[in-house]
Parts: sequence; structure tokens; C-alpha cells
Amino acid sequence: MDYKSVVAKLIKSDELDKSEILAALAPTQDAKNGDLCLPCFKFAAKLHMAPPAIANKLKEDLLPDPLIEKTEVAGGYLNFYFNREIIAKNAIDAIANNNFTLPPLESNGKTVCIDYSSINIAKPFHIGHLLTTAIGGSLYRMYKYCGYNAVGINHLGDWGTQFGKLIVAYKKWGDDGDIEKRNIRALLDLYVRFHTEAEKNPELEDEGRYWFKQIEDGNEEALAIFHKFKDITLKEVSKVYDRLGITFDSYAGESFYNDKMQPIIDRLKEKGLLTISEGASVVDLEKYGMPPCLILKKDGTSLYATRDLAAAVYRKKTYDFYKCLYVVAYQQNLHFKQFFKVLELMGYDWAKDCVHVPFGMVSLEGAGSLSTRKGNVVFLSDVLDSAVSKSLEIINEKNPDLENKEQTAQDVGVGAVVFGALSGGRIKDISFSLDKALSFDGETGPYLQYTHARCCSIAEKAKGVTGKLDYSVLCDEDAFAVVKLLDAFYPTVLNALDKYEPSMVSRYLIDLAQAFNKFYVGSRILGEADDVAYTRLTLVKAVEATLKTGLNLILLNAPEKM
RNA sequence: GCGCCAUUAGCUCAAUUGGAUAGAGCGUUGGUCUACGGAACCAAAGGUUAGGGAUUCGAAUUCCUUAUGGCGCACCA
Repeated sequence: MDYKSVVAKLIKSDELDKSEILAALAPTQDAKNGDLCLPCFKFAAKLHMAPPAIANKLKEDLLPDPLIEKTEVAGGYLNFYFNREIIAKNAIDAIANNNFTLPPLESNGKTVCIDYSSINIAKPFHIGHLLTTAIGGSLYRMYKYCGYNAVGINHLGDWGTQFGKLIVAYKKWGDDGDIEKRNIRALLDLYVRFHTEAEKNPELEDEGRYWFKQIEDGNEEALAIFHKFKDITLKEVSKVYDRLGITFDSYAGESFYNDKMQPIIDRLKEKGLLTISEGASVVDLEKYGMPPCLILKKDGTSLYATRDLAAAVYRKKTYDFYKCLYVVAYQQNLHFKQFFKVLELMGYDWAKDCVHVPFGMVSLEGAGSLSTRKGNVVFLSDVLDSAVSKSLEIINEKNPDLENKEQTAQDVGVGAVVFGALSGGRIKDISFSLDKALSFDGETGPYLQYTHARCCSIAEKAKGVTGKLDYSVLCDEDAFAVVKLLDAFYPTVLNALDKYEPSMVSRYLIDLAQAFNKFYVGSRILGEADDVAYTRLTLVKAVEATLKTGLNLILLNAPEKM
């Protein structure tokens, strides 16, 4: 419920605009100052009055409404204290009358493409890929929830000289039995070995280039090996996606655009954008304060930007997107600025709808930056396994009779890792530590899941409780804090989407769980009078529904017992 | 060298986007179990918001500047 606009309508003023007042209204920081406040300082110059005097005048002229129980002037603030029963009724009824679900918003018909995860073939799925995968996956769910048609795109890194190198390594040192057994880890070893050997024998690089050329030219042997690598990778990676609950609508990657770049180059030439510089074909961007965007190398072959241009045009044609997001680390900030500018110069007015959603770097605590070439990586599946087995240990210790132990341990262990990736602002660099990823106390995924399970448990035990809703029961500090948070769910999700920031939902869920747990320890349900018990139970079920829906938006399952 | 980003409690992060006494978690110390899940709750300690300047009723938030760290800057992606 949008109480700001309700209050704004009640404020009478000849000199002040409704929109001005609406913009100034803000939630209070502390409940003792009421629920909403109007700082009057900025009106002082216009009205030639002191802020407290303005607050007092507005207070006197305020139209009466049942929503507002009282108003107080404190300094230059006009504070509004709401009738808590009305707020509680609105918040609770919205969920209770919907059979304790928080339905998605209605479709608005808009399509959003989200390019995320975008793993490289024949390379490990390591913790460096966790952020793009989790952020993109969460945005995907949030867009769907908010009524958009979301298209998840895994822009596979399935082209380039590294495949030639890998073929060389495979032909020299490859062991099919080993690959069969250890699949992608065996490929990683080959890749690392190639780079160490190439330092001694630089001619290996030439061999690598030769074999990549064979792939491009359709050499059967080369293609067979390449496809074998691709199959192994996709099979392995899809296991991880399954565990994370991630899905894609398209796996069109780099190789997919190989035959779609010529029209781009033609159009660039047509528009007179392409110039030759140091033998390469570039789009000069000096006017815009950027280095040139390289389109073709001097040998005439294409580059990253070329493929991205082709992909963007293809996506616009195929999906007619309202927005196209690229969830890619901030290292590539400049690349996206250049690439979007080139799209714009090509005359595509939808270039403004392309958005880079950057995030911070992941390094290894104690071991520095991740490097596939050096083999300095931590496999995501290993991290998930550790988290799951720790979770299983805790379950065996605390709840040994639990059914579905394995699945629950998956939910909780994976949840801990994923929440860790989605709990902070995107842009912060992360120094990955297994200890931190395996923390289950405090502001963590398992804490949210625990709180949800607690709700389920009470609801189960209080099944027989019936009575009438008495909203006055929800007006004490602890219960009302929960009520206000329930009311903030949809605005929080919409705001998170607006900022492409899943962590806003994560923070919100932590706030809700903390408020709920505080309420929980202080307010009994079983054993209270019928109406009190029933009303509190209803609040519990509303929290349960909100936690479950919110957890789902940040990719966490919400087991009923754990 | 040029550009972009970051810097808030010992550590990891918030702060409704310019509002009231800057809040949480971890860790530390001390409490709460004969009520529904202790993966919990309560309390204490911990701050010149990296330093300096400016803007204004008001700045962690905007601008300038310095410092530290990260990233990027031509044929990798």
C-alpha cells in the first residue's frame, strides 16, 4: 500500500505542490518518530517561514483521515503516526485473502534479455562464475515475477584460439580414460600443461593457431574433438545449474554468431564508421573520449566487439527486447561503453536499452587472483559439496530424524553459498574464503531458511487454532515492525529490479527474519486466547509466505523442515 | 601517463538515494532454555564515515583535492 500518496493528498497547502510534498515525504528512521515524516526545511525559502512553523501550519490544516492517528511536530519535521490496526489489516489481508501466497505481478508484455553466466567451453565452472550466474539468475526470476517475459541467455565462450591449443594438448598428452573419468578437470590439466610447456616451446602457440584454423575450416578431426569438449563441458556445467536452480532459454554463444558478422561489417562501412588504423579496422571514438573500438584484426578476422554487435542485433530481431542486460564483471566497463556507443552510431535507437550490469572481482583469499591458465581456481561444485556436507553434519546433529536429509542438506548448503554471493552490493570485490561461504550463523541463507522452517513448524503445531482476526494484537512494537516489513515486499522487489540489485531483496529478507524472530521469542501463540492466537498465527503464515517467495527470488529453496 | 571504480566499527557489509542520535552480522564480553525449532533472542564494548576543502537549514551520500587499493586503456574474451 502506498501510504505516501495517501498522506500527500491530506496535506492542504496553497503554496506547495502535491508532487513537491510527495517527493519530500519519507519513512522515519525510528518508530518513535512515527511512521512517515515530512521534513519542512526545503519549503522555508519558498514560504518565508521557519521550518517548525511550516510543520505546525501543515499540521493544523491537515485533513482528517482514519489512517492518521496523530501528528507531531519535532524540529522542522512533521511526523505522522498511523493507525496501526489499519496498516495491519491491509498488510495481513492482502496475503491471507490470497490463500497465503504472494502472486506474481500481471504480465506487462515486455521482454527482457539477460546475458549471464556465459561460461567458457573446456574451462572449469569456478567461483569466479558464481556472481554472474547468481546475479543474472536472480534478476531472471525477479523479472518473471514482476510480469516481464525474461529470456535467459548463456552466451557460451565456444570459439577462439584456446580450442586450438587444447586440441594440441589433447593430441600430445590426452588420455581418453582420464577424460572419461575426470572430464572437465582433465581438460583443465591439459590447458594448464599447454601453457607451461608453451613457455619453453613457443612454437606450440603456432600449432594451436593451426588447429583453431582447422576448426574454422571444418576439418573433421578438429571438429570432432571440439564437439567432444563442448559436450563434456555442457554436461558437467548443467549439473551445477541444476543444483543452483538456474535455467536458460538460449545457449547461443560465440560460434553461433560466426556467420552473422558480415552484415554488421557491411553496415559499419555503409555508415562510414569503419577506418583503418595500424592495419586493423576500427570505429574511432575519440569524439566520445574513448579509445577506438576494434572490429577486425589486421588479418581480417573478427573480435569480441564484432560478435557482441552481431549478437545484439540478432537479439533485437529475435526477441524485440525492451531491455537487454549484460551481467558481466566491471573489468569490461570500457568494452560495453564502446560497444553500446557503436550500436548507437550504427543508427540503432534501441542501443539505449542495452545495459551493462557490472559486478566486482572475485579473488582467492591468500592465493590472489584466479587464473585458469595457472590452474589457480576453486571449482564451484567443490564449494557446493563442502557446504552440503557441512549442512548434512549439522542436520545429523540437530535433527537426526529428519526425512529428506539429502535434499534438505542440498537446499541449505547451496543456499549458504548462493546467499553469500547475493547478500552484498554487486560492485564490491570479493575475496573468496571457504570459511565464510560455509558460515551458517547470523546474516546467512540458512538463517533465512531456518526462520522460514520455524514459521512452518509453528503453523503446523497450531493447525487447529481458530478465531477471528483482531488487528489490535498486531500493534505492539515487535508485531508491528513485522507488519510494516510485510508491506514493503513488493516495493522492495521493484526497487531491486530498477537497480539490478538482488542484494536489496537479500537485505530485506534479513530484516524481515530478524524482526520476525524478535517477535517470535516475545509473543506466544499456543495457549493464548483464540483470537490472539489466531491473529498471531496469521502473521506467522504471512511471514512464511513472504520469506518463501523472497527466497525463491534470490535462488534459495525454502524447506519446511531442516 | 590518462580514464573508471572502491574506501563506513578489529573483519564482512547496511544506511529508504540530501534528512533526526550512522545501523546489522561475525568476532569479543556478559546474559536468556520447565512457551510453540538455541542454525535463535537480549545486552555491553567498538565510529573524526581514508585526510582536507567547498556547496546548505542539513553531507557517509553532491562538487574539488590528496592518499591508498582495484580495474581498464589496439588486434584475448
